[in-house]
Amino acid sequence: MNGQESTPEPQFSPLVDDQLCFALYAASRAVTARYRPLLEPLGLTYPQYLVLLVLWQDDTVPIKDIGAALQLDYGTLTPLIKRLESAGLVRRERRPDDERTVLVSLTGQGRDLHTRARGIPAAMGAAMGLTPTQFAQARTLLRQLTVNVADPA
Amino acid sequence: MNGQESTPEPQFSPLVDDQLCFALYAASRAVTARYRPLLEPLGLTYPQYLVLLVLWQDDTVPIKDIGAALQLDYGTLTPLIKRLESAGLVRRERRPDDERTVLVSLTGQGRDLHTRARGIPAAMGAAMGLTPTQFAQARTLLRQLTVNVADPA
DNA sequence: CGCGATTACATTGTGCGCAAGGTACTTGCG
DNA sequence: CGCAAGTACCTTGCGCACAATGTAATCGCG
Repeated sequence: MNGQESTPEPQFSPLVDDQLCFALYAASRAVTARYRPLLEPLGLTYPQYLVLLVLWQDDTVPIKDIGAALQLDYGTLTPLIKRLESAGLVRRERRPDDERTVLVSLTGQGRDLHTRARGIPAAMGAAMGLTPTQFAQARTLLRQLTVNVADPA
Repeated sequence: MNGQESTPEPQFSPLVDDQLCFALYAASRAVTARYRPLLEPLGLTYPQYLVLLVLWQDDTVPIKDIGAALQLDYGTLTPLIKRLESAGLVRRERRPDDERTVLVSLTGQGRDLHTRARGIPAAMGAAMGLTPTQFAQARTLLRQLTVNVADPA
């Protein structure tokens, strides 16, 4: 059915599922809120920061690939990346050999921002205050959950 | 410092923190997306469903308390609840003995919707496909994370 | 080569989510 | 009682998310 044993027993307690979903929803917003004061001095939102994380690893990436990496569609990315462009952090140019594709690449200013953002992961890690074990558990569970929930079956 | 041992070792591997944050962000959107086809027949969004979950437990609740339960502010709740009102699911009325407070209460139609929504938690539970143990682990970790991250310290 | 299908992206519209600022009502203190 | 402080809510503005629709470029098949 999905990627684990054999579906134990569908004996769901009344609101537990909703409780987990809400905990997830609340945690996600709380984490984004914690990023905000860290990103605000850089003039970034969290989704913008995610796009830059992709570019800091690769420098030039088609929008399509950014969308695949972050699981975001063009309706979200197109205006977001245009804002990064107006901020002078990225360039947008059509790929010469395929004019459908828009390549996003870092400007010098965009690369410089990487330095100013270096402390952020550690700051967030500290703020989350989980043990390494809890850290790994959480990541594994969330990925499993994402995969299962995305399952079209 | 925060609610556990004594902060083990702040030795953070480079991008692990970002990886967990992104996993959380992605999982939250994936779960909301999974709710969508279940809620769409009821004419609800996920945040609207959350507000109704509160009202299905209590029937008449001030906006302030809804905000406290869901950790959402008036800027989000005021228009959301007005949409629920236009949909005929709730009533809004000022409390007679304190005209500052707006009491939100279910209409008959809003109560009826509870019946039509009964299957949703189980459907989501199945879709998430976690074992009861994983379920409990995830909920605990997410709550701990939310508390830690919200910590103003 | 011609043309329908596909691909990559853009646009529009709706509904959050949250900061910032405003209003009406109530409380409490001198 | 009068009025400053506080409370509960509303409004505005911006930036996501995402569905739906549109468009230009490319591909593929006969």
